[in-house]
Amino acid sequence: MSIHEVARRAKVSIATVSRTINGVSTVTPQLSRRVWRVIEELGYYPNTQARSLVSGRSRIFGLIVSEITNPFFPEIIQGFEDIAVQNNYEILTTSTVHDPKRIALSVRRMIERRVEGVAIVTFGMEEALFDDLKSRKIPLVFIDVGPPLPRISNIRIDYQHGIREAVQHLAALCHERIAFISGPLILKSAMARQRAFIESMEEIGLAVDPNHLIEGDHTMEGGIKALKKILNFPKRPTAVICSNDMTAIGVMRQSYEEGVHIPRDLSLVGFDDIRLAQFMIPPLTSIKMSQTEIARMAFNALLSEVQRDIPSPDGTEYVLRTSLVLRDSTAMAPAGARKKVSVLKKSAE
Amino acid sequence: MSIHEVARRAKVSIATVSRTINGVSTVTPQLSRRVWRVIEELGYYPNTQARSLVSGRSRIFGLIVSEITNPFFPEIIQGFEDIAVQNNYEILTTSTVHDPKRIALSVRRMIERRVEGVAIVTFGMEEALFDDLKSRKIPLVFIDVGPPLPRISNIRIDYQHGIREAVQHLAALCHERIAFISGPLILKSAMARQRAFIESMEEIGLAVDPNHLIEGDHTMEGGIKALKKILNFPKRPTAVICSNDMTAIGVMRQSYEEGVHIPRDLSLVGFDDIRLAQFMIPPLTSIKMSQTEIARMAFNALLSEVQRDIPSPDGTEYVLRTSLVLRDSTAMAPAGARKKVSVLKKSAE
DNA sequence: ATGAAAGCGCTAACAC
DNA sequence: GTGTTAGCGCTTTCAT
Repeated sequence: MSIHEVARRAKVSIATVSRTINGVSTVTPQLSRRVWRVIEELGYYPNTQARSLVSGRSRIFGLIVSEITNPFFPEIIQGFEDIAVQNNYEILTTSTVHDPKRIALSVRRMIERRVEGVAIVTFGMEEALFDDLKSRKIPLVFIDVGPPLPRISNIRIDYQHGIREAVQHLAALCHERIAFISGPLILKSAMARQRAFIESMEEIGLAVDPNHLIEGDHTMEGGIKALKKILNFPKRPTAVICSNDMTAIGVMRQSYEEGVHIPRDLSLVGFDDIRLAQFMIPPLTSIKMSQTEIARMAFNALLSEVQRDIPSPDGTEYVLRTSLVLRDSTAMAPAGARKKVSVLKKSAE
Repeated sequence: MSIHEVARRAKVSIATVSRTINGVSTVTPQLSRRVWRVIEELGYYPNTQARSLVSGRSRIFGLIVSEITNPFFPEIIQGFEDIAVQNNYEILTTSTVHDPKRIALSVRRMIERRVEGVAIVTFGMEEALFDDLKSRKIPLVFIDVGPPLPRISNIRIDYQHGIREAVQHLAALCHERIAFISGPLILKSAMARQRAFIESMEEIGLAVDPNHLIEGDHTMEGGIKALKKILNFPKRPTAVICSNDMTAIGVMRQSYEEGVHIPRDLSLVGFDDIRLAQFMIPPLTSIKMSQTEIARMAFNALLSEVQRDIPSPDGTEYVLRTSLVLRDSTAMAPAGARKKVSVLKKSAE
């Protein structure tokens, strides 16, 4: 069943049917009604493939995420889908599972389906893999990747803000030996978070023991491994900040295993503030990076780029701020670990 | 850049280019090489829209899930994508968020994109909403929905097996008052799980207190509410089985809040065995329903239906078995709650 | 205001 | 073995 069938039954030309569907104003109300009636009767839905073939616009945006099974991403996907639906866009989601081959394949799939734009939520992985997209002048939006370029927008995350809050919060609780479990340092974003941690520590006059910078991998298993390492240090940290919540969940899990009580023996701060964080035991204090906001910004970046006739000269930069959400996984540092002069005083001098 | 451009540069007809791309054997190796070289040089990717328009095959499968933010589903989506990619299919995923309007919209989006088949992983919600798909004779695969029909496959979940194991496990630990927190009972699958629980209890000679059948909603919040109710019962259950893991996580969370220790004061069993279950505190004993298997079965059901010339007369039924995975959230019933004669003996009589 | 017809990028049937 | 050509279902001129 095609537009011809509708035209035949409504006794009009296919052009009129097309105009009716697309709300072209010139169609007589009377004809329009007749056409719509037939459309309803038939349950006719236009063929999107044909439409995009002729219009040159697919109304599809691609969405590339690193790992759909990491709870951080589904929230972004849902947010993206919600706005896409409102704007009559379809969304082609692919999960790279951190595999360069899969990324290349994703890119290929996107191009073959002629997406109008792609949101790349892999937090700085192998930017070169997206060159194919760039050279085709397809609008792109990255998270946290370099300065924006023509047709390429960037959502910059203000890690510093939330991480500084976390460090200061811990300092106020008299923690001095604070460890940081990073993500894989090949990721620009993981690097940026670690740097923000170091700067926040220095800013407040706290020493960063290089041993206390542990490279994790943003998974629960990584958190487990990292905690094992930490517990073996001669001078154990009294608090740990993780580069994402999954890592923190792993840390919690292993702490339970080892009889380390959170927050009594160890204070813990996560990053991302995924929904799950508040349901952990104890509820996890975390640095919020709104997934809904990211989705919204990414979609709008793409949409506005597509709607523009001339591409923005330098792309657009959006900024998302992070901030600490206090829950129950942090507490005063164990008495034995505190110095006479509290850190707060020191920093107030 | 189209097939014409390739043809022009390779000095052949577009038909030859098409044949080359599609591996039609008649093309001379020499010409084939020439064409491929131009394709590489140009970075040419065929336009999928045009291809499906003419071939009448979109190579897209739809995947409708209830809630992408529930960790159960991303695993299915990932599994589905993995096989889809291997088979050169694209996947159009939509999340219904339990909203009938969204379901209807999903269906419409699927039809407009001319998907070749749809996997419906909503566990028995509002089957009628998919009538539009059915009437168009689009191959469908449901989870746990009625007997299969022509072009409609069904993956039946053998809830009984896993749930019986759980009940017997608890009984062996001398639990007698076992509660069940169900999902929303409008869902066929939630109903089926509850029924399996009741049958398993009866089978073993344990009474089911109707008060101990609590209707939840498959969310963490639902688990929290349900536990509050349970703690108010005059005769508290000593064990709880949940209709899914998210509910169980809510229960754990609220138990912590109320000072109820799991498993000492309350044994807990989840359902689904999502990856997260093993990272809970304590690690959650759960009834496994393999998400990867579901994805695999669903995809293959669709694929085999599409590849068949004549539709299978009655669709196909697949069966997935569930089974208990023991971890640390269950323990012996508190001494005070046990009767003199143990249940095990009773059932052995 | 409506219809006829061209053409989007591709495949496949048909010629040669 | 290769080229020519007729559509696939639609939008959009260009006539009328």
